[in-house]
Order: sequence, then C-alpha cells, then structure tokens
Amino acid sequence: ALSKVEEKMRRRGHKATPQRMSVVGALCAEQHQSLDEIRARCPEVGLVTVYRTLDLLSELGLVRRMDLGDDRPRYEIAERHHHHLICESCGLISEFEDCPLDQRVLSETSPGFQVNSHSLEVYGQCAECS
Amino acid sequence: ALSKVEEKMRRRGHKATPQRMSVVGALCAEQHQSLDEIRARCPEVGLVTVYRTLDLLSELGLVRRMDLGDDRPRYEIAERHHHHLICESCGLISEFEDCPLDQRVLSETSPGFQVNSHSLEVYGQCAECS
DNA sequence: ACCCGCGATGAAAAAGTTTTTCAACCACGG
DNA sequence: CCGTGGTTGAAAAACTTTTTCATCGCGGGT
Repeated sequence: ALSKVEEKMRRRGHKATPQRMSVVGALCAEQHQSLDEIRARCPEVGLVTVYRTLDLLSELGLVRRMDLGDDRPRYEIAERHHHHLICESCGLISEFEDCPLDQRVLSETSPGFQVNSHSLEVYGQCAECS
Repeated sequence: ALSKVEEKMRRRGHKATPQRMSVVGALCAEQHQSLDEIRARCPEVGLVTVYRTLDLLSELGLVRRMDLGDDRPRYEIAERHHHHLICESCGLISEFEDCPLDQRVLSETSPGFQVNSHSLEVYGQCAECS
C-alpha cells in the first residue's frame, strides 16, 4: 500500500518526502492507532509533520479519522471497507469486513440524500470479557 | 425528558442542581450540539460544570458523545435510537430512525462478541447540495 | 422548618492537544 | 547541477479539557 500512496501523492502534486513515507509506514503497521502509537513508530518525524501528514492523507481520502468511544482520535489507512467492534470493558478493538448494510437499502432509508460512505461501530463485550 | 433525567440522577445519588438542569434543558433543545452551542443555551452555567455535567450524563447513559467528521465532539440526549446523515458539503446533520441493522444479523456477524449497541453515520450530499 | 454534611460549583491554574509562524531545508523539474 | 516552491521542525500561540481548592447550597435527618 505504501507505493500506492506515494503514487497518489505525486499525482496530486505533493512531494513524497521520507517523513511522509515514514508516517505512512507507521499507519500500515496497524489499523486504528492513536497519535501516540503512530508517533512511536516513526520517532524521527516531528510532531507537526505527523499532524500535517495525517491532514494531507485525510484530504486525499487515504486515511480515516475516527472516534471509537475512548477520548482520543484514531487513524487508519482507508483500504478495505470494514467496521469495528469495540469492547467496552477492556477497550480491545477488532474489525469485521462483512458489511451488514446494503447500499440500496441505505439509499432508500434517506430520500433526497446522496450516500457516499458510512461508518459503523459496534459496542459490547469481547469474547474474553463476556 | 427533563424530569426523567432528574429522577434518574436522584436515584443514583446525584443532586439535581439548577445548573445541571440547565444543561439538560440545553441538550433537549436540539440534538448533536457542539460544546459551544450547548454553552450558548445556558450561559449562566460555568464551563467546568458543563463539562462535568456532560461527563456525569454520559456515565448515566443519558448522553452520547460523537465525532461526526468535523473537528469537535458533539453531544445529544440518548433517547430514541437513531442515526445521522452528515452532508460533506455544507455540514448539515439530519437524523433517521429507521435503523437498517438487524440485531440478529449483527450478532451473527461478530461471533464471540456480545453486542450492546452500535452507532452508524452516513456521509454524502444533502438534497440542497447535490 | 432548621441544621449539617457532603456533594457541587466556579475561578484560576495546570495539563494536554492541535495549529500557526517562520527561517532553514531539500525534493524534483528543467 | 541549479533554482524554486513545497516541506520541515522548533517555538510559540491558540484552543480544549482537567485539576485544584475554597466556597456554596441541595436535601436528608432531626
């Protein structure tokens, strides 16, 4: 996914600097990371640059920012469409890709609204905690 | 809903102070408000108390905090189960109550995970903007 | 109806997060 | 290889949220 991101940046006139590529690398290592987790994976990149890179990637539609119930925002590469299971006891976040939503049904639910995307988070207890 | 909230607070040993009731009143005026919007509706209540009241109401399960794509968190009374349509052009937020998710299907999608609740946000263009 | 205790409040300060500023840098096209 | 405009990082500013602490007042007990 790394070179794919690089290509998309260049195409839009942004430079593929080592710092930006480091941040992308950090994001590829794991999904839904907090800012601190991302920073820990690329300590050589300055705080400001991490923020700016995340902003840039968001604009390009390559990164999603989320609020998963806990305090801080989390970021992840927007590759496959998927959703999150959040354990309210231990905070474990897992994913599932079988989207239970039909785009057609969704469009019918909201007349006059043109649906682009959606986000779904499921809260409860993970196998360990329940 | 106001007296309902009051009752629930008392039952758990919290005081139903005028300030808290003002915040609840502000929340009842409109859904998914930002902190500033809430504060504008109860200017007599101190900033700190607004924060603490929102925390308390969240603990009691009476208020939901959300990230609807824009920067700042939004709060709303958790009464009816509903979801949001967010216009990516003008920022308009509307609601719909026909939940397109079947609890049974949802549980089957996530084996081993005990589902308590879920949140669904739909992004796109509102009728005005599209 | 009056006290009293303890939770609640508010101002200020601290802590934490994100953005802006600006001089120096360097990726990349020519 | 040079020049330039986008990029970087440190510091500072702006903003958000939490903590502290002295004071206040709600509400149960008498």
